[in-house]
Amino acid sequence: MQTAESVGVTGETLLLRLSRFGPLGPEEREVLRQCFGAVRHEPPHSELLVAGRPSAGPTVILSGIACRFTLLRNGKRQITSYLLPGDICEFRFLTNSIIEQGVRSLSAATCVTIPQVRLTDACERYPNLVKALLQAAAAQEAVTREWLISLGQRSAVERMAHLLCELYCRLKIVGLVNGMSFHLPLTQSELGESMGLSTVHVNRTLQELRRNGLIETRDKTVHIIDFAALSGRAMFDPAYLGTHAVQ
Amino acid sequence: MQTAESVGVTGETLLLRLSRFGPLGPEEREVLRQCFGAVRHEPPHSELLVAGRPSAGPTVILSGIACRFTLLRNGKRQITSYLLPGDICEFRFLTNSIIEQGVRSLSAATCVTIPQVRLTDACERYPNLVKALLQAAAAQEAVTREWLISLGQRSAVERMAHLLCELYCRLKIVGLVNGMSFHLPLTQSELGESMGLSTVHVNRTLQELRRNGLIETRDKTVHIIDFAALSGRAMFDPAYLGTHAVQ
DNA sequence: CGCTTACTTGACATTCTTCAACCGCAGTGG
DNA sequence: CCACTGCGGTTGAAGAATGTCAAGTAAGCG
Repeated sequence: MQTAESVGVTGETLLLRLSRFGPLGPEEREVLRQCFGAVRHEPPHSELLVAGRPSAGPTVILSGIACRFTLLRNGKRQITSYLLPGDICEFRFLTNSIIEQGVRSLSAATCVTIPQVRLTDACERYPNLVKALLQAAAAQEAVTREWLISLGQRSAVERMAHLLCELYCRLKIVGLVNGMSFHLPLTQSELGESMGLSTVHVNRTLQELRRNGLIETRDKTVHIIDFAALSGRAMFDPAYLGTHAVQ
Repeated sequence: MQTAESVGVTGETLLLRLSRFGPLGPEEREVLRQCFGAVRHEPPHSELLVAGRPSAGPTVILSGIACRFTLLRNGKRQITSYLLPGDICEFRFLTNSIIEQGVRSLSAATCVTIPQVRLTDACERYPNLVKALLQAAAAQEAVTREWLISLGQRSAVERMAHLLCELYCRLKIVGLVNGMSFHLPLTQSELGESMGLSTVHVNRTLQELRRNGLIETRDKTVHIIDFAALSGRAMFDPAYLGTHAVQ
């Protein structure tokens, strides 16, 4: 266990994210920082949040990738969102509640829980904080909604292209892209569980994107060769990510 | 234009819904009622909310069915949720915002907009109101998430069965079922746009459900013959609808 | 009556899944 | 150091699920 302080730079990611959604003054930023609980370092594939348990408060991903998911009776799993650094796992901070969906790390990850009481206290004193949090929640909802649209209307290739565009943009916001490349420690099977495709088909879909000169993949790193073409193929419009949400 | 009063019973639907999510005293109920703006009566297929415009405040469906949807560049439309009486179209009431998705009536419908300022005022004085509204928003989110799961993991038959179970349960909550039957003024094409299926396949899917003795349909009325079998087929678990959310 | 819209049907094409096998690589234990 | 193992990725072949096209029917409506 470490304190939030010892995490250094990574702890800033949440603030970076939230600042996009409203003017957080230095005071509010400091207050939020004070709310942080103990930082957890988790290996890949560990349960960060268990569905059905009471929520201890919002949990923020500081590094690594996690996913929110639901298990079906037939054993299938649907990943309903990827949680990147700066993303918040559970948003229900104004009302006590049960965790509705499990969250698991997909890579090694660090996260920090913000104890409910501390946050609600802070929110009472700093209304801007509530606003920023609600906006952040809305942004995550928009991503989920776009997945729904992908699953409903886009073909496998379009879906995969869209997902890659989304991840590129989201990672870029938190400074985790390197030119047109980003590290994506997911298996093809996990990609399939999120996009409603079989592993085999994910494989062939990625091959097609490569064959068309849109992307390259190597060592879990995705390189987007032609973003314009990729986003065109995906009918990707970054507006929903709220990149311009800064007012 | 009519006042909320003249709508009579229907205006209660929202209160009925919200009361499930927390103890709303008579005072809070009255306050909320006071917030209602003018009631609009809309014919089928009219735009209730236009994407891209600034939101005037939460809009509540009082009668009829509407849908939230997104148009893709290729002309396809994905319906992302059905809005039933008591449902709230736009939830962004604490922060000014742009409407992200259009909302159209699918049948004749009445709705009422709650002007933003009035509501935020009321919320400041009655924190329980905020809680109830946030819980209602969470409930709607849960439905959307379940659609994502359907589109990702369920077959056409399972999806359709799941949707029918969902609609039955949601309509039951607001008292709009008649035994095991409910009125569902949607076309098969609209059903397809929500479940990511072609119209033709929706037709065949419904036929299969009928052939298996799970449902009957007649005059836009769905009769569920064997709910247990239907929900089994759909892997439907009503828990996500928050039927037990009353604390 | 003629039009339009929704529903239905059949034949066929496409997309995606399933099954089974194989490859390469990293870790592990002898 | 090497065989063994397991996981992730890749491939081919076959089949199931779903989409598309085209035509026809039925009901509602001006």
